[in-house]
Amino acid sequence: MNTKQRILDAALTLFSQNGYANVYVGQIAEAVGIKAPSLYKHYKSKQDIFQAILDEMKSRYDAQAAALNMNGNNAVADANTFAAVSEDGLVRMGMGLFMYFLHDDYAQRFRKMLTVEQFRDPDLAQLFGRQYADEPLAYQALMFSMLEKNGVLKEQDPNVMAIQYYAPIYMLLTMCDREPHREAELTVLLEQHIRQFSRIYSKEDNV
Amino acid sequence: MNTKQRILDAALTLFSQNGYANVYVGQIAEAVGIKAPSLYKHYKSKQDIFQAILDEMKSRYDAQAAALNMNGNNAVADANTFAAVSEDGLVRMGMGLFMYFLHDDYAQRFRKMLTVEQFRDPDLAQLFGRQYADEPLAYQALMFSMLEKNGVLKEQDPNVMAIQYYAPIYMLLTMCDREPHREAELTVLLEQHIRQFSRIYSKEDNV
DNA sequence: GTCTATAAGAAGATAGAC
DNA sequence: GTCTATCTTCTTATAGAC
Repeated sequence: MNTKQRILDAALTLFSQNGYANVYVGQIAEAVGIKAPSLYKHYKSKQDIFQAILDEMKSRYDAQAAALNMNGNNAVADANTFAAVSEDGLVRMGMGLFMYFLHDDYAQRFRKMLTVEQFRDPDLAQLFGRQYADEPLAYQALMFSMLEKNGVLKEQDPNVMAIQYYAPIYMLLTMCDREPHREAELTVLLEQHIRQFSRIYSKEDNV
Repeated sequence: MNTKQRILDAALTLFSQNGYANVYVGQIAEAVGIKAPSLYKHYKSKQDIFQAILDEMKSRYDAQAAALNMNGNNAVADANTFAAVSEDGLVRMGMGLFMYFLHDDYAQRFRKMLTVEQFRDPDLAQLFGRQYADEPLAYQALMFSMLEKNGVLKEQDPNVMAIQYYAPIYMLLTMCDREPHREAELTVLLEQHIRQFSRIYSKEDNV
């Protein structure tokens, strides 16, 4: 990895833990193994580093979104997966995504950084809301509405189902971010949530 | 309100919006209507102001917890309320608490401040987790377990019901914190969530 | 308790040698 | 591209008059 990228990496780690204002350019430089003035050959200011992190995050997010929608729309495929295997399928899907977002270094650091910077700037607030609330909710709502049409799920408001499914997952994710030592305990609750959700909303009354 | 208290109030407002490190003592002083050096007659340092805010918050929280448990445990009363009036009771309870936490100035600013400072210090992380996750979840779980015994709700894991009920409420609260102009839209979703939750988990199948 | 003046130090950024 | 030396500005905090 080149120096320019290593600066971003070190800065993201520090920003996500301490917040932008608590991080000094000297710290970033030290983490990279150079002196502070050398940073300015790569970025023109500290703010420029922050912006570069946002830009990289946006491009990663766009790439991921594009990948998900390669075949028109991935929610269709997910819905089919779920329709085929029911409860266990939803558990695999939900826990897989949870573990990815929890343990992927980049995803976790970026989530934390945006969390601690979200109120400083309306643009950051909007970015945060889109990425961690609106888009996941829209995706889940689409998937659940298809599962209703397939006759798999009860006919309830898909937007409500989406938030009842996703909000607990996101809350458990943030709890793990705060207190990583509780991951095991919280993962159990995650699986119970997905299974109970599946049972409660399944059309066949296996309750 | 005396100066000492007004300093806390101004500092909380600024910290919640910009984060501790982005706020300068001169800003706090200006908001209070005095000069920076005068602050030091009331608090010995900037960090001391932050700590005083935490202390005040803890004492408010303890007072509130004590009030809730005056008659042994308030969850019992809430459970009886719900048992009596069912869906509409839960809606009133849930939306009332939501509106209080969303619009109460102190509650909102403290929630935001803790949100942006939570990763800087394990103590803050624990405080945040206890106040906005563990304790509300424990309370709801207790209430739902009683409603199961009363035969009002289906026999499902109360801890799972608690997170499925509370996590969406908390998520909608944070969405309103970020983008206040969406309050109307999100309040509608909140009510739909509570009603659907009530219908789904009620023992009488009015689904 | 509030002010002005100022100390003491930290932090972002630049200059210029190598 | 990295370094040392340095500039400038900002920020916390103190001293001491009123």
